Amino acid sequence: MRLTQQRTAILRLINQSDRHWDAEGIVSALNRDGQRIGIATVYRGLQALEQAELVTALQIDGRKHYERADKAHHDHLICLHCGAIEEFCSEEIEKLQQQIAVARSFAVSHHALTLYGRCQRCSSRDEARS
Amino acid sequence: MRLTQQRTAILRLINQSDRHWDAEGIVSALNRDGQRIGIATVYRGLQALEQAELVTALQIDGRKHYERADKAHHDHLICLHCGAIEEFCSEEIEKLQQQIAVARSFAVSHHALTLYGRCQRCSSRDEARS
DNA sequence: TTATTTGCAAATCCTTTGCACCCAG
DNA sequence: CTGGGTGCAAAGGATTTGCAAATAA
Repeated sequence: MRLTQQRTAILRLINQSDRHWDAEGIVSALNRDGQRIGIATVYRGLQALEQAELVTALQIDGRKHYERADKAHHDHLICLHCGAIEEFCSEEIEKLQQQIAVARSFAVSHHALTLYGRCQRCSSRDEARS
Repeated sequence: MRLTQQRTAILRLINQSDRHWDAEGIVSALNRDGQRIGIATVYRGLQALEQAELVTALQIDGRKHYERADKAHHDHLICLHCGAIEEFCSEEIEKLQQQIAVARSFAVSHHALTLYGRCQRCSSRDEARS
């Protein structure tokens, strides 16, 4: 994979933040910084970077989002009210998953665990209102 | 919600099988059975049936799939090679998820856990070939 | 140099919507 | 009777692709 200007810009953007980015958001952010880039280039770049394991993909609401790959593996909590994404990791859950897979001779290559609901911030806002 | 001919047909199709159906597949299956139905009707019907909790939705590869709702809660194993979908359920994992959520004051409304990899059948086929 | 990558626009895929007509309640 | 449901076709959003020009190695 060729590390071009554009791909470097995408990578820097993702690596310098803790956010989860979608293609559209990357184009806007880069344009805002004066860096012009086509949406197709972003999609192709993200694919390449994902394959190279330089970024990690996450499907949210039918749309692909990307985050830094230099973090430890983790799963997600997504607030259905404000869209906030929190992260968590549980050794125990990972172990149990492995056990289940082994018992069925299923070779896991990766997994996705997402809890959907209402985050603390949104819950307390509700209480205040009532 | 009105239980029309079309919706009844969709529901029967899903309930009489253990498969995971997408909109396109439902149209084909019903057409094959001589039942004509428009794709828009299927999408709208599935939405209504999901809200009525008569079917359960599952996002696979950016596409929504539906299955019977009269089954106990479960998670999925998806074979990246043949597309087969297996099901599993782990009380322990569910409990751990709850603990994690409680610790963060996150109110879980639902969750999705999917393990991606290679199923037993595909793995043994590979061994045979080598 | 030359195989990749870019940018644009057009195409594709899945899903939703507008609207006139139809039918379940 | 009448409001929700249907079917068609057109619109929509996200993503991919074709192709000529640009560029990294």
